[in-house]
Amino acid sequence: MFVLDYRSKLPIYEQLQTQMLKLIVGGVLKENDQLPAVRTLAMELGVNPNTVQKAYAECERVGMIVSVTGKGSFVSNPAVSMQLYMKEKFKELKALIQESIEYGLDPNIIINAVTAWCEKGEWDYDPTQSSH
Amino acid sequence: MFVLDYRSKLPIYEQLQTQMLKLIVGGVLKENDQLPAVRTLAMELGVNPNTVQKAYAECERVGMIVSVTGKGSFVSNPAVSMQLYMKEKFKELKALIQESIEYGLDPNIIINAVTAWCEKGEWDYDPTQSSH
DNA sequence: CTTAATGTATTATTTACAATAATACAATAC
DNA sequence: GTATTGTATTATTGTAAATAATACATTAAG
Repeated sequence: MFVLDYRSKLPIYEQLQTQMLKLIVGGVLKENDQLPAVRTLAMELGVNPNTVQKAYAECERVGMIVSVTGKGSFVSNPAVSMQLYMKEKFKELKALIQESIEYGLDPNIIINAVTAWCEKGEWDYDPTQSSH
Repeated sequence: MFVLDYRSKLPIYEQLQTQMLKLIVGGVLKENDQLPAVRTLAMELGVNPNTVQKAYAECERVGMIVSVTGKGSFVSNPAVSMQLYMKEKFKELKALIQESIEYGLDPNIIINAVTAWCEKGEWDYDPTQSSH
Protein backbone atom coordinates (compact mmCIF):
# COMPACT_ATOMS: atom_id res chain seq x y z
CA MET A 1 0.00 0.00 0.00
CA PHE A 2 2.89 2.31 0.77
CA VAL A 3 5.98 2.54 -1.41
CA LEU A 4 9.22 4.15 -0.33
CA ASP A 5 11.89 5.86 -2.37
CA TYR A 6 15.13 5.66 -0.48
CA ARG A 7 16.94 7.87 -3.00
CA SER A 8 14.52 10.70 -2.37
CA LYS A 9 15.56 13.73 -0.39
CA LEU A 10 12.24 13.55 1.42
CA PRO A 11 12.42 11.75 4.74
CA ILE A 12 10.57 8.46 4.96
CA TYR A 13 8.05 9.76 7.46
CA GLU A 14 7.14 12.60 5.09
CA GLN A 15 6.77 10.20 2.18
CA LEU A 16 4.41 8.13 4.27
CA GLN A 17 2.37 11.17 5.24
CA THR A 18 2.10 12.35 1.64
CA GLN A 19 1.06 8.90 0.47
CA MET A 20 -1.45 8.60 3.26
CA LEU A 21 -3.06 11.85 2.12
CA LYS A 22 -3.23 10.66 -1.47
CA LEU A 23 -4.64 7.28 -0.48
CA ILE A 24 -7.41 8.96 1.47
CA VAL A 25 -8.14 11.65 -1.11
CA GLY A 26 -8.03 9.06 -3.88
CA GLY A 27 -10.61 6.96 -2.07
CA VAL A 28 -8.38 3.94 -1.57
CA LEU A 29 -8.65 4.47 2.16
CA LYS A 30 -12.18 5.17 3.32
CA GLU A 31 -13.58 6.63 6.52
CA ASN A 32 -12.96 4.46 9.59
CA ASP A 33 -10.74 2.07 7.67
CA GLN A 34 -8.18 0.64 10.05
CA LEU A 35 -4.59 1.32 9.13
CA PRO A 36 -1.84 -1.23 9.60
CA ALA A 37 -0.46 -1.32 13.14
CA VAL A 38 2.67 0.74 13.60
CA ARG A 39 4.82 -2.32 14.14
CA THR A 40 3.19 -4.24 11.29
CA LEU A 41 3.70 -1.49 8.72
CA ALA A 42 7.24 -0.95 9.92
CA MET A 43 7.92 -4.64 9.42
CA GLU A 44 6.31 -4.64 5.96
CA LEU A 45 8.30 -1.63 4.81
CA GLY A 46 11.49 -2.73 6.48
CA VAL A 47 11.78 0.46 8.49
CA ASN A 48 11.86 1.28 12.15
CA PRO A 49 8.57 1.46 14.07
CA ASN A 50 9.54 4.93 15.27
CA THR A 51 9.57 6.16 11.69
CA VAL A 52 6.03 4.90 11.06
CA GLN A 53 4.93 6.28 14.41
CA LYS A 54 6.25 9.71 13.47
CA ALA A 55 4.29 9.61 10.21
CA TYR A 56 1.09 8.48 11.92
CA ALA A 57 1.50 11.15 14.61
CA GLU A 58 1.80 13.87 12.00
CA CYS A 59 -1.18 12.50 10.07
CA GLU A 60 -3.21 12.60 13.24
CA ARG A 61 -2.04 16.12 14.10
CA VAL A 62 -3.53 17.48 10.86
CA GLY A 63 -6.72 15.46 11.21
CA MET A 64 -6.22 12.83 8.52
CA ILE A 65 -6.41 9.89 10.91
CA VAL A 66 -7.25 9.13 14.51
CA SER A 67 -5.14 6.87 16.69
CA VAL A 68 -6.30 5.18 19.87
CA THR A 69 -3.96 3.27 22.11
CA GLY A 70 -4.97 -0.36 22.27
CA LYS A 71 -7.35 -0.13 19.31
CA GLY A 72 -5.39 1.13 16.37
CA SER A 73 -5.27 3.94 13.84
CA PHE A 74 -8.24 4.80 11.66
CA VAL A 75 -9.01 7.04 8.73
CA SER A 76 -11.03 10.05 9.79
CA ASN A 77 -13.46 11.99 7.62
CA PRO A 78 -11.93 12.09 4.11
CA ALA A 79 -13.46 15.54 3.62
CA VAL A 80 -10.85 16.84 6.02
CA SER A 81 -8.09 15.33 3.94
CA MET A 82 -9.61 16.55 0.71
CA GLN A 83 -9.76 20.07 2.09
CA LEU A 84 -6.13 19.79 3.20
CA TYR A 85 -5.14 18.52 -0.22
CA MET A 86 -7.00 21.26 -2.10
CA LYS A 87 -5.66 24.02 0.10
CA GLU A 88 -2.14 22.66 -0.32
CA LYS A 89 -2.31 22.22 -4.08
CA PHE A 90 -3.89 25.59 -4.79
CA LYS A 91 -1.39 27.26 -2.53
CA GLU A 92 1.45 25.64 -4.46
CA LEU A 93 -0.20 26.50 -7.77
CA LYS A 94 -0.70 30.14 -6.89
CA ALA A 95 2.84 30.54 -5.59
CA LEU A 96 4.27 28.92 -8.70
CA ILE A 97 2.26 31.07 -11.10
CA GLN A 98 2.86 34.26 -9.16
CA GLU A 99 6.59 33.72 -9.21
CA SER A 100 6.63 32.74 -12.86
CA ILE A 101 4.87 35.93 -13.87
CA GLU A 102 7.06 37.99 -11.59
CA TYR A 103 10.06 36.70 -13.47
CA GLY A 104 8.72 37.40 -16.90
CA LEU A 105 6.58 34.48 -18.05
CA ASP A 106 3.68 35.64 -20.20
CA PRO A 107 0.36 35.23 -18.31
CA ASN A 108 -1.45 34.40 -21.54
CA ILE A 109 0.94 31.60 -22.32
CA ILE A 110 0.31 30.20 -18.87
CA ILE A 111 -3.45 30.36 -19.35
CA ASN A 112 -3.16 28.72 -22.75
CA ALA A 113 -1.06 25.92 -21.37
CA VAL A 114 -3.30 25.29 -18.38
CA THR A 115 -6.36 25.34 -20.62
CA ALA A 116 -4.82 22.92 -23.09
CA TRP A 117 -3.91 20.58 -20.28
CA CYS A 118 -7.07 20.85 -18.17
CA GLU A 119 -9.81 21.43 -20.69
CA LYS A 120 -8.58 19.55 -23.70
CA GLY A 121 -6.46 16.94 -22.00
CA GLU A 122 -3.57 17.83 -24.28
CA TRP A 123 -0.84 16.77 -21.92
CA ASP A 124 1.67 16.85 -24.77
CA TYR A 125 1.15 20.58 -25.13
CA ASP A 126 4.48 22.30 -24.51
CA PRO A 127 4.34 26.09 -24.18
CA THR A 128 8.12 26.30 -24.52
CA GLN A 129 7.90 25.03 -28.11
CA SER A 130 7.36 27.84 -30.63
CA SER A 131 5.04 25.84 -32.89
CA HIS A 132 2.09 26.47 -30.57
CA MET B 1 22.41 40.39 -3.40
CA PHE B 2 22.00 36.85 -2.11
CA VAL B 3 19.96 36.01 0.96
CA LEU B 4 20.12 32.70 2.78
CA ASP B 5 17.48 30.89 4.78
CA TYR B 6 19.20 28.62 7.24
CA ARG B 7 15.92 27.11 8.38
CA SER B 8 15.20 25.89 4.88
CA LYS B 9 15.56 22.26 3.97
CA LEU B 10 17.25 23.31 0.76
CA PRO B 11 21.04 23.22 0.98
CA ILE B 12 22.78 26.59 0.81
CA TYR B 13 24.39 25.83 -2.52
CA GLU B 14 20.98 25.10 -4.05
CA GLN B 15 19.54 28.30 -2.62
CA LEU B 16 22.37 30.22 -4.21
CA GLN B 17 21.82 28.55 -7.56
CA THR B 18 18.09 29.27 -7.50
CA GLN B 19 18.68 32.89 -6.59
CA MET B 20 21.32 33.25 -9.27
CA LEU B 21 18.80 32.07 -11.85
CA LYS B 22 16.19 34.53 -10.66
CA LEU B 23 18.67 37.41 -10.59
CA ILE B 24 19.63 36.71 -14.18
CA VAL B 25 16.10 36.08 -15.43
CA GLY B 26 14.88 39.16 -13.55
CA GLY B 27 17.49 41.30 -15.25
CA VAL B 28 19.30 42.26 -12.06
CA LEU B 29 22.35 40.48 -13.38
CA LYS B 30 23.10 41.24 -17.03
CA GLU B 31 25.23 39.52 -19.61
CA ASN B 32 28.95 39.60 -18.81
CA ASP B 33 28.36 41.09 -15.38
CA GLN B 34 31.11 39.92 -13.07
CA LEU B 35 29.95 37.96 -10.06
CA PRO B 36 31.51 38.31 -6.64
CA ALA B 37 34.66 36.24 -6.21
CA VAL B 38 34.10 32.91 -4.54
CA ARG B 39 35.99 33.94 -1.43
CA THR B 40 34.37 37.38 -1.33
CA LEU B 41 30.81 36.08 -1.52
CA ALA B 42 31.59 33.39 1.01
CA MET B 43 32.87 36.05 3.38
CA GLU B 44 29.82 38.27 2.80
CA LEU B 45 27.38 35.45 3.41
CA GLY B 46 29.33 33.99 6.30
CA VAL B 47 29.60 30.59 4.65
CA ASN B 48 32.45 28.41 3.50
CA PRO B 49 34.11 29.17 0.15
CA ASN B 50 33.57 25.55 -0.85
CA THR B 51 29.82 26.06 -0.58
CA VAL B 52 29.87 29.05 -2.92
CA GLN B 53 32.19 27.21 -5.25
CA LYS B 54 29.75 24.33 -5.44
CA ALA B 55 26.93 26.72 -6.36
CA TYR B 56 29.00 28.49 -9.00
CA ALA B 57 30.12 25.17 -10.46
CA GLU B 58 26.54 24.02 -10.81
CA CYS B 59 25.49 27.34 -12.34
CA GLU B 60 28.26 26.98 -14.88
CA ARG B 61 27.35 23.37 -15.62
CA VAL B 62 23.88 24.40 -16.76
CA GLY B 63 25.16 27.41 -18.71
CA MET B 64 24.02 30.26 -16.51
CA ILE B 65 27.50 31.62 -15.89
CA VAL B 66 31.05 31.16 -17.12
CA SER B 67 34.02 30.92 -14.78
CA VAL B 68 37.64 31.47 -15.78
CA THR B 69 40.49 30.80 -13.41
CA GLY B 70 42.35 34.00 -12.67
CA LYS B 71 39.68 36.25 -14.13
CA GLY B 72 36.45 35.53 -12.33
CA SER B 73 32.89 34.37 -12.91
CA PHE B 74 30.59 36.11 -15.37
CA VAL B 75 26.95 35.99 -16.36
CA SER B 76 26.49 34.27 -19.69
CA ASN B 77 23.67 34.90 -22.16
CA PRO B 78 20.50 35.47 -20.09
CA ALA B 79 18.45 33.81 -22.82
CA VAL B 80 19.94 30.52 -21.70
CA SER B 81 18.80 31.15 -18.13
CA MET B 82 15.37 32.30 -19.28
CA GLN B 83 14.94 29.11 -21.25
CA LEU B 84 16.03 27.07 -18.23
CA TYR B 85 13.63 28.98 -16.03
CA MET B 86 10.67 28.54 -18.38
CA LYS B 87 11.30 24.86 -18.89
CA GLU B 88 11.58 24.37 -15.16
CA LYS B 89 8.49 26.33 -14.22
CA PHE B 90 6.25 24.80 -16.86
CA LYS B 91 7.46 21.37 -15.89
CA GLU B 92 6.56 22.06 -12.26
CA LEU B 93 3.24 23.56 -13.31
CA LYS B 94 2.27 20.60 -15.44
CA ALA B 95 3.25 18.08 -12.79
CA LEU B 96 1.30 19.94 -10.14
CA ILE B 97 -1.84 20.21 -12.24
CA GLN B 98 -1.65 16.66 -13.48
CA GLU B 99 -1.43 15.31 -9.96
CA SER B 100 -4.17 17.60 -8.69
CA ILE B 101 -6.58 16.39 -11.33
CA GLU B 102 -5.58 12.80 -10.76
CA TYR B 103 -6.61 13.16 -7.14
CA GLY B 104 -9.95 14.71 -7.84
CA LEU B 105 -9.58 18.45 -8.25
CA ASP B 106 -12.04 19.82 -10.80
CA PRO B 107 -10.18 20.91 -13.98
CA ASN B 108 -12.65 23.76 -14.49
CA ILE B 109 -11.99 25.13 -11.03
CA ILE B 110 -8.29 25.06 -11.81
CA ILE B 111 -8.80 26.94 -15.08
CA ASN B 112 -11.02 29.47 -13.35
CA ALA B 113 -8.45 30.07 -10.66
CA VAL B 114 -5.55 30.38 -13.08
CA THR B 115 -7.55 32.73 -15.27
CA ALA B 116 -8.56 34.90 -12.35
CA TRP B 117 -4.97 35.10 -11.22
CA CYS B 118 -3.28 35.53 -14.59
CA GLU B 119 -5.80 37.42 -16.69
CA LYS B 120 -7.55 39.55 -14.10
CA GLY B 121 -4.80 39.87 -11.56
CA GLU B 122 -7.20 38.74 -8.85
CA TRP B 123 -4.60 37.29 -6.56
CA ASP B 124 -7.12 37.23 -3.72
CA TYR B 125 -9.21 34.71 -5.63
CA ASP B 126 -9.45 31.56 -3.57
CA PRO B 127 -10.95 28.53 -5.33
CA THR B 128 -11.32 26.73 -2.00
CA GLN B 129 -13.88 29.31 -0.84
CA SER B 130 -17.43 28.41 -1.88
CA SER B 131 -18.50 31.99 -2.63
CA HIS B 132 -16.79 31.91 -6.02
C1' DC C 1 59.44 38.00 -13.22
C1' DT C 2 56.95 38.68 -9.08
C1' DT C 3 52.92 39.29 -6.73
C1' DA C 4 48.11 39.29 -5.94
C1' DA C 5 43.62 37.77 -7.10
C1' DT C 6 41.01 34.55 -9.16
C1' DG C 7 38.90 29.68 -9.98
C1' DT C 8 39.58 24.76 -8.93
C1' DA C 9 40.67 20.47 -6.37
C1' DT C 10 41.57 17.46 -2.33
C1' DT C 11 41.26 15.52 2.20
C1' DA C 12 39.66 15.50 6.71
C1' DT C 13 36.50 17.00 10.18
C1' DT C 14 32.28 18.73 12.08
C1' DT C 15 27.35 19.22 12.33
C1' DA C 16 22.48 18.33 11.80
C1' DC C 17 18.99 15.28 11.39
C1' DA C 18 16.83 11.22 9.79
C1' DA C 19 16.70 6.62 10.99
C1' DT C 20 17.61 2.81 13.97
C1' DA C 21 17.74 0.18 18.29
C1' DA C 22 16.05 -1.24 22.54
C1' DT C 23 12.92 -0.61 25.99
C1' DA C 24 9.22 0.86 28.76
C1' DC C 25 4.60 2.50 29.61
C1' DA C 26 -0.59 2.99 28.58
C1' DA C 27 -4.95 1.68 26.89
C1' DT C 28 -7.97 -1.59 24.76
C1' DA C 29 -9.86 -6.17 23.31
C1' DC C 30 -10.55 -10.86 24.19
C1' DG D 1 -4.49 -11.94 32.46
C1' DT D 2 -2.57 -11.89 28.09
C1' DA D 3 -1.94 -10.00 23.69
C1' DT D 4 -2.22 -6.16 20.69
C1' DT D 5 -2.13 -1.61 20.00
C1' DG D 6 -0.42 3.34 20.39
C1' DT D 7 2.95 6.30 22.77
C1' DA D 8 7.31 7.86 24.94
C1' DT D 9 12.29 7.87 26.04
C1' DT D 10 17.15 7.42 25.52
C1' DA D 11 21.03 6.15 23.06
C1' DT D 12 23.33 5.02 18.81
C1' DT D 13 24.19 4.98 13.84
C1' DG D 14 24.37 6.72 9.09
C1' DT D 15 24.35 10.24 5.70
C1' DA D 16 24.93 14.44 3.41
C1' DA D 17 25.78 19.28 3.87
C1' DA D 18 28.90 22.34 5.50
C1' DT D 19 33.29 23.61 7.33
C1' DA D 20 38.34 23.76 7.66
C1' DA D 21 42.77 23.92 5.87
C1' DT D 22 45.57 23.58 2.05
C1' DA D 23 47.41 23.25 -2.43
C1' DC D 24 47.45 24.08 -7.32
C1' DA D 25 46.45 26.73 -11.88
C1' DT D 26 45.56 30.74 -14.49
C1' DT D 27 45.26 35.54 -15.25
C1' DA D 28 46.13 40.52 -14.52
C1' DA D 29 49.11 44.17 -12.84
C1' DG D 30 53.39 46.14 -11.71
